[in-house]
Amino acid sequence: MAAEKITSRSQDYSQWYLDIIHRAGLAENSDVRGCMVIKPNGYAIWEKMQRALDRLFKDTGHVNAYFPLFIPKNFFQKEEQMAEGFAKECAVVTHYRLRSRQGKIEVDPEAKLEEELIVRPTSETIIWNTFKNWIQSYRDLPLLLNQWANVVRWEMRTRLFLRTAEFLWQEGHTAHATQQEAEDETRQMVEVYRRFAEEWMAMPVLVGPKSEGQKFPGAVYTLCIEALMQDGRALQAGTSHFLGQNFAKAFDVTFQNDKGQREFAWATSWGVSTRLIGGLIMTHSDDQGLIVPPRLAPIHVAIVPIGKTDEERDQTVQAAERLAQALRDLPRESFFDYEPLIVRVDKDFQHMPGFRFAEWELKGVPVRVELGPKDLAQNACVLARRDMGKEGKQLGVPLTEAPARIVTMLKEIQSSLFAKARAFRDRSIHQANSYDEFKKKIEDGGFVMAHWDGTRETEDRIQEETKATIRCIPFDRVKEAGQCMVTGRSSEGRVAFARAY
RNA sequence: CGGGGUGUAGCGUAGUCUGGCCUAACGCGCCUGGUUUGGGACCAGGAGGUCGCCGGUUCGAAUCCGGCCGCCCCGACCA
Repeated sequence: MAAEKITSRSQDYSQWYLDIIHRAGLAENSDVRGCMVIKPNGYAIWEKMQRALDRLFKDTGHVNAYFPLFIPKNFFQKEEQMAEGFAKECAVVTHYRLRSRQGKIEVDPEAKLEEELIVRPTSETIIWNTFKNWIQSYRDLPLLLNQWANVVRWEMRTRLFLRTAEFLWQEGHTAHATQQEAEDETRQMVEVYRRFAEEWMAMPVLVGPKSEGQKFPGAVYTLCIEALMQDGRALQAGTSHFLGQNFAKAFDVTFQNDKGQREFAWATSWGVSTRLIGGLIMTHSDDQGLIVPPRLAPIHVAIVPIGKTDEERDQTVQAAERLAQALRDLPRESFFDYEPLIVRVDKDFQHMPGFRFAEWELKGVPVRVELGPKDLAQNACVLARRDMGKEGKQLGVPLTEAPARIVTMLKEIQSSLFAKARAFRDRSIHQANSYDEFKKKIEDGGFVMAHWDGTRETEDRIQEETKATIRCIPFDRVKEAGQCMVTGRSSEGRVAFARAY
């Protein structure tokens, strides 16, 4: 059978991306324009991400809450930058009832809302409107909240996971008594995102502020983690905003300090979304299918028993079940978020072994165990690493040693995926010392570090002429005096440009 | 919303220009039976379609004409 092949990355990267999502059963486009259905295999990855992030949030003192999906229109008018920033992509609810006319359902014109409701594109307004009632004293601060939610941004063009009209995310919203504390929080949370990206997703990121032109509407400044995909395009993977007192002033959120004076509260917000799944795919996967780093893998190990006869099958299945149980019974450790290893025994004997191997590779399961009569005869099995080809198979691994070997292997895969992605990212960072050189290098993809005069005008011009944007002004950049590649004006260091998703 | 394309079985397509052996074909997938099984097996049989929708032309429409709708790509916008 000629199995449906995945388009190779070199042939058509964007088709490859869609093929992976389809064949690994992660998501599909729904009949609702711009909205995706996240299928079980995709949602399982999101659940793993949620669990890990939620722990990191709780460990830094945050608690979860939930705010309404709908936001009264007038809330948006209170914070100008935000209203302007999101105006063009809001879904608006205008009526609250349908009626049936000659067998056809229509919106009941009698049921028009007095004030339209906006489906949240982000929740700063509704949350700060609520904070007004929660904050009176400096003793009420800080308020460290997070919510897991869906939001809607009416995008014109969508791509599965990377940009959909509705997406799932978490949004942290905090209120503080001092500017310093809020800025520390902003910085702390971008660091949490960096850790998650690098230690769980095995996805290296640049960390630092966005330029004025790229910051969040309503923010004083925006910190971000910025990743690089295999095709050389950048992906904004998470943002943490210092909102100053903008929202406190818009919603009149004040408190009395310990000297009895009234002050406006200081705000932050920060979020990551299901877009991370797109980033995960485009960081690690190959032409054979999805590759998921072990710490986020919904299934860690797939065991494939092999046999021709019923007797052989019975025996290899039994051995597979025993190994699966041994793996599940291993002591839980922090590396796997104190959860048991998830192991599947593949009893699909309808298909040939090669087909079954390929299917597990397609789904990105990090470790596959092959267990046939020949292995069983010597009480052994074969271990295969998803991130390595057929050459990486380990033959004749004694069944008694297998669980320990597999745990070691999972840890190796995690660090090896990160090392590989970081090596790729590092060799994709180039420098440009003139605008001409920049234009050439930006064509090749990757980050191009260049001097920029710090103005919005120059940034806009570069974007217009090259489609590249400033992705990040990395915290760890070298301070060096230079001249803007476009205007020749002075610059205190290079910033990271790239074409982005 | 501008420019370009496209709509035929669950998916991917052929057929449309030049109307008629199209009573709609092919591949994948699906169902049944059998042979297979250490890197994507094979054989046989079978199920599945208002050819996007509405109207028109014609003896006859997937095919021609008109209108509508959906989707895709390119642009403006973007976690």
